[in-house]
Amino acid sequence: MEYAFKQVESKWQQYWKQQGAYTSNDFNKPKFYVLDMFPYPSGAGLHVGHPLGYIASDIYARYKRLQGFNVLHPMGYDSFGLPAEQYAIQTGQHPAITTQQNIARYRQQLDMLGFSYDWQREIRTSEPDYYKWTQWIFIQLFHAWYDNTLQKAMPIESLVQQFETNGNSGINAATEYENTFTAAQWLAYNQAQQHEILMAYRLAYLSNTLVNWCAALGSVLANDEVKDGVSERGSYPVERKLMQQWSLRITAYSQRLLDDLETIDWTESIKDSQRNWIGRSQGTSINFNCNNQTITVFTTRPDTVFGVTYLTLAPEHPLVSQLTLATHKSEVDQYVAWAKNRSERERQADVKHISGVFTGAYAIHPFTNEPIAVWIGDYVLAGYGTGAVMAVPAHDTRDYAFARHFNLPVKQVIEPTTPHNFNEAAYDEKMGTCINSGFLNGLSVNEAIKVAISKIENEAVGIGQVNYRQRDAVFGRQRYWGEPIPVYYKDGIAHTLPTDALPLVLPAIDAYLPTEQGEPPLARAQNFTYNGYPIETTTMPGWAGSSWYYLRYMDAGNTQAFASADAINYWQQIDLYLGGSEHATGHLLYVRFWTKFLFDLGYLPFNEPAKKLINQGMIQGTSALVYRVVNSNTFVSAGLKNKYQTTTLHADVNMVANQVLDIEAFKNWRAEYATADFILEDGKYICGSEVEKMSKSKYNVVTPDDIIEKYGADCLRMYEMFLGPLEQSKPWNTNGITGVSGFLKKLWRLYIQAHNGYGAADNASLKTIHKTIKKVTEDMERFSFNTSVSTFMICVNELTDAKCTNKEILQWLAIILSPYAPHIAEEVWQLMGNTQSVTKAAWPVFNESYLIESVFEYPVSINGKMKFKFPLPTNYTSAQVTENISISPKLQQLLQGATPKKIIVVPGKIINVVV
RNA sequence: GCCUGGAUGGUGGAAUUGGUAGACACGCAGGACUUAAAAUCCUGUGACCCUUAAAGUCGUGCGGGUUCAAGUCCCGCUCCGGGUACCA
Repeated sequence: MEYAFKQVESKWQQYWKQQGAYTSNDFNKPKFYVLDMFPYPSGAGLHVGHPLGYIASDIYARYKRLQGFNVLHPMGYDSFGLPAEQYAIQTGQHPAITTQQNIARYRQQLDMLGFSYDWQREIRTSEPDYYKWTQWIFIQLFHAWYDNTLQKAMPIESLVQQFETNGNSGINAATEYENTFTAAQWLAYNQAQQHEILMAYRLAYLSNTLVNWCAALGSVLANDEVKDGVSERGSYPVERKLMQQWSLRITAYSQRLLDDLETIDWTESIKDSQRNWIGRSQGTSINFNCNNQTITVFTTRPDTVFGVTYLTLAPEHPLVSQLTLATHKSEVDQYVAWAKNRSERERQADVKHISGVFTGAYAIHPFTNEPIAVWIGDYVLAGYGTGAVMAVPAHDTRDYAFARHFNLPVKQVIEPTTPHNFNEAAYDEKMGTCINSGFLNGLSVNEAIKVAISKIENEAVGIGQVNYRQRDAVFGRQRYWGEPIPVYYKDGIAHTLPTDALPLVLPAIDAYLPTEQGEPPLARAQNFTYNGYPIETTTMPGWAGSSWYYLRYMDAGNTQAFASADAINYWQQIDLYLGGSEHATGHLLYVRFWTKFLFDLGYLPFNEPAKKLINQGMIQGTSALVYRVVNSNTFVSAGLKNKYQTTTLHADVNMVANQVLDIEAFKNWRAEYATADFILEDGKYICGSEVEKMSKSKYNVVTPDDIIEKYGADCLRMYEMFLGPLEQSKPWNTNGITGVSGFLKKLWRLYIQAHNGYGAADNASLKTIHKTIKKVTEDMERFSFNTSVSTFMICVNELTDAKCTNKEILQWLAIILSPYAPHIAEEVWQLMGNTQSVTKAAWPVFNESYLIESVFEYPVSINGKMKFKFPLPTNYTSAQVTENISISPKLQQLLQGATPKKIIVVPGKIINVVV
């Protein structure tokens, strides 16, 4: 009887659905939370690369269920986003409708794969029931400030109280507010002034900041949405623009986001990306007096303070206009105007080009009292540190390049540990001894840094401090298809909506474009007001909804809270989180930030979202190439193409198997190819291939639908795992799938054979199954799914050879196979007379006693080279092994009379004879 | 540039703690069954030397080293992928 995968797979998919086989509501069991990063439902549907992580997490979730855990394994949709809106602009169709259609398509594809999601917990970030709570969290952020002393977010009322009693002098907060005021002054401020001050402390705040403006998308973008000076989505140019924007004060959490990386089991590469993104650097500020103004610089190398030969300010630095001498004014103005108007892209593309201008002013060195020239240069960034640097060209590569370009002095203050030519490059190693450095002379770099900081602090010329590269996250988007920000404006002051007015539903508009005045699309909405006051018209960015979605799955239907305390206390953190590494500095930082914030407010008993994170590799496409002879309709096989002059064209990969083109399919593909001729090699047309990104235009997209149609879902699941280690990126290639398909057929025959009459267990089969259980269990624990597939193949090969018909053995095999190939496992499980689903079975425990061998075939090496095998009882001691091998005729023959210097025996492993 | 991950047969990959390199598959070659094909099954398959076999030699990107023993550890390189980039 042939294995009819189509019938069997749809039968069990229906069964699981009817039985609610994957609901996760048995709260008496221990919990386990396995989460996939949810997808953005694009119009293209899933290709074979998408399910890679989903299959792995599904296998693990099923494994944990069989081990007796109550497993939370949900799925949902990150359904706000740009593509649906761009489509809406073109067609006028509401993005909700296309989103709905795309979700239906995704769901159909996900169902085909036999995933064990608990669909009762499905969420969609664009549904008001969901984004109500995204808005609610925003409101909490608005009404909170960050206490640096407690290292914790606090309600804004506690800040107001302190202002009212003590002013702001004793407060150590994450804020850009720099002035101090007393309680009396605070009370004397009017409401608008108080609001303005508070805004500078809030964790969700409005401010005028330089943002990444993308004109083509009509919106601002966060730093992680800009790659190489262009937008990540669509690759449109991005420029810097000063705008009033909503931001989230993620920088308040920089240190905790950094420190807590030590507490989580994530890959080192993701942690490193986050560390670099946060970019902590410890250093000190130093004040330079300049015509009664103070220029404050930030440096991590105060040990080189005597090597300063000039200062450089960013073109946007506020003191530029005040410091510049009249004689230099026009030149400086010209430069500043030029630098400010350069787009981000120009700056990026032009990093090597050095530009700058002298202000004519001189500052006074705080220790030597020497005059120090003040320059302006666009290699100094306004947004980092103080926007000004002390240039030490001898020991900083950029300063060196600038000094060389403008012929400025280079003063060596560190004696290098290795020979160094200062005429060629800066010496920027943090190693060596201070020279020409006053009170620092003779100290090592590391000692000098400490001494310099304490001297700087004692003489009040600066203060030790820490800077982060990380910026606050811009939170407003000038777009329609996102969560409305629950804020209204009364007399120009921002107020949040009361939480009982949530959700603030996205209003209908007539066109999904900015208004004539350049306002965001929401400004088109009629009566978009709260009690008559206008509501904020920017919407939240794509990452808002995904920053807390893992919490909603715990209690998806809750109308009273984002999730109940009971649900949160039961489910706790994500135990295993699977997703792509491209989210390293975006989503994965934001979700950690929101988790810490909700923890600070007492809503969560944990401050990291996921204990363990695994990144699945990307699956690339393998394009199929055909070669058309120039000026003809003749195609030549890849091996012969060099004999002709050819044009390379893409053929649809779905017409190609093992590099061989299906010529009939190719002729039918396009009318122009219907009459094509082919020059074959060995009767076949062989295609060339190239690894590229999977995309429609390259005809290399392989959908799971096609594979499932041909081989079934179990086969696709196992084949994707069989391709190689989960974390590794690899090109998709259907070449090996027949191996997995053949395995499933062989497995099926094994069960059909046995069904004719079950028999007793033989020793060989017992050993096989226990060995398999052991290996598969170990592989599961280390997420090595590819090796498990091999193990199953070996198992089935061995059981087939042993003609095993033992029911118990075959049942064990069905159970351990069921996470990988759930449909066929259910079918054979039922065939063996089980009435309950295999998903309710228990993961078997292997019995070591079946694996014990009485004899071991020792590999015998001479000088480390394996020569022959020699069987000996496993219970022999090293001495007994040595004795037996010494007298073995085979060894004698190989040694040809020589006496071994030494015989090394590792019992149960190897014998090595040293001559 | 910096940070990361990687490089093993014709191909995907295995070797978990330093202990038989190439498991398991694909492909290829030969064979069985068949009028034929598909499906299925069997045999062989790292390279070199050789008519074959046996034996031997070489072999995990390159060059060194440690060790009785190195794909695995150490030092120095090359190439490929991912991230990041005037961050003072």
